[in-house]
Amino acid sequence: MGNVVTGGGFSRLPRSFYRRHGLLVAPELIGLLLVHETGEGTTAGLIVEVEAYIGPEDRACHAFGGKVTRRNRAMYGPPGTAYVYFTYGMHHCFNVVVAEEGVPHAVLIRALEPVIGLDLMSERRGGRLPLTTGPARVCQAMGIDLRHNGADLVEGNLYLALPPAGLSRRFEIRSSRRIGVDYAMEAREYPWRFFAAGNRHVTPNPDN
DNA sequence: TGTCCGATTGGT
DNA sequence: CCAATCGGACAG
Repeated sequence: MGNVVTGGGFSRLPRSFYRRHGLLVAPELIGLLLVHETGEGTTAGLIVEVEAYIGPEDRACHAFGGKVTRRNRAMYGPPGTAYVYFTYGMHHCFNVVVAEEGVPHAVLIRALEPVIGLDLMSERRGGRLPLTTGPARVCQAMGIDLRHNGADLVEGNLYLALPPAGLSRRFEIRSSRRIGVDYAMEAREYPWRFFAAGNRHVTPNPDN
């Protein structure tokens, strides 16, 4: 996996980890720690559910057809940056941009197992449950919004890290069709959702 | 500028 | 099952 940069509290993943095909990176995100250090405090959770969105050929991907718009521009940025978008007039979704710069692969973070800063997460969620199941809930609990669009995960306050020994666990990884992309014709069948089998924070789904 | 719609969520 | 709620995408 290459060198891991230390600093901050956790072992941050290096850019080389992200500079690979999205379908290779996506399942490897399961079990890693998503960390956000802010003035309000630090929140972190183990990633337990993701979806890969793979470039111009993927009809469910915002970069389908190779189009570049103001919303999706960050998808074409360097590996190890954030693609955050606003949807349904009220929700944010957070993706990790991967692959070579200019190649729009992104991995949507759909669910976390919260491990640090649960009180802060709950406060940000207005006390509602579930806390971190679903991409918009992850963003709300972690304090992620449009200001993080394009943010560098290798340098900034928002990053992915190897979980420290006490939090590290082994997950059985399964895959299924992606959620919410029924409009995407043939792409709706692609098994590009990856999740930790049996984990209670994963989105309940018939394919589980 | 006008219209349509969403990689969702929460309440009925 | 459906309303919320509005920026983005695209046609004109």
